Amino acid sequence: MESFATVFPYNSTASASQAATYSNDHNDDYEQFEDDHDQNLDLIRKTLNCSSDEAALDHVSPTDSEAGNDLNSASGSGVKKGLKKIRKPKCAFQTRSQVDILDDGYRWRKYGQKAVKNNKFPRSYYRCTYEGCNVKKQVQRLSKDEGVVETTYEGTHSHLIEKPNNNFEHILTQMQIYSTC
DNA sequence: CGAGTTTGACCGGCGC
DNA sequence: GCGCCGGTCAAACTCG
Repeated sequence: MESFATVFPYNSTASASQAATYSNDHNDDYEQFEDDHDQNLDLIRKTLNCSSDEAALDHVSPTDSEAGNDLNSASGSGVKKGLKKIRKPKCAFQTRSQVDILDDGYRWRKYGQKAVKNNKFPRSYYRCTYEGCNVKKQVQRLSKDEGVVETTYEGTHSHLIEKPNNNFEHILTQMQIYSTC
């Protein structure tokens, strides 16, 4: 990711319609921002101009995240019965990059890949491998602009960054946020 | 051998 | 009710 220009101006109709594809989950009860040592996401939120309250992606404490694991595993395998699914808010942003994966300092494990409608590139699904941390992200290259990678974070890390990365702030300068925080 | 990736199958939500 | 679609699981596989 060397040369990049700002892409997707906020007020373009294109980005507006794309943003509309992401559900806004502010209605869920995210009370407070507990994870103040989550440096990168905090940085993202600042870049996003999110308030801390609205950016409280989830009330994830180490114990809460275990409950989150239960919920998510249940939703995936269809075991969940009678439990209303709690959807976490998502932060989505786009970067112009040759590589799909941003090195944000966390360790991710890929758990799925799907072809999505109206996009010739598959969407990849990643989960944070830190024990008890239930953060997920989706990575997808845009078919309409192959140089742009769209990354969607879901949840809040419950641990310190594993590989402090000085370049992350650099990455942030490339980000164009168009969604839900 | 452990960690991570691939990929087909499965499930739930949603629109018609 | 049915079919489509997105998201997840899990076994097999690859890689260091």
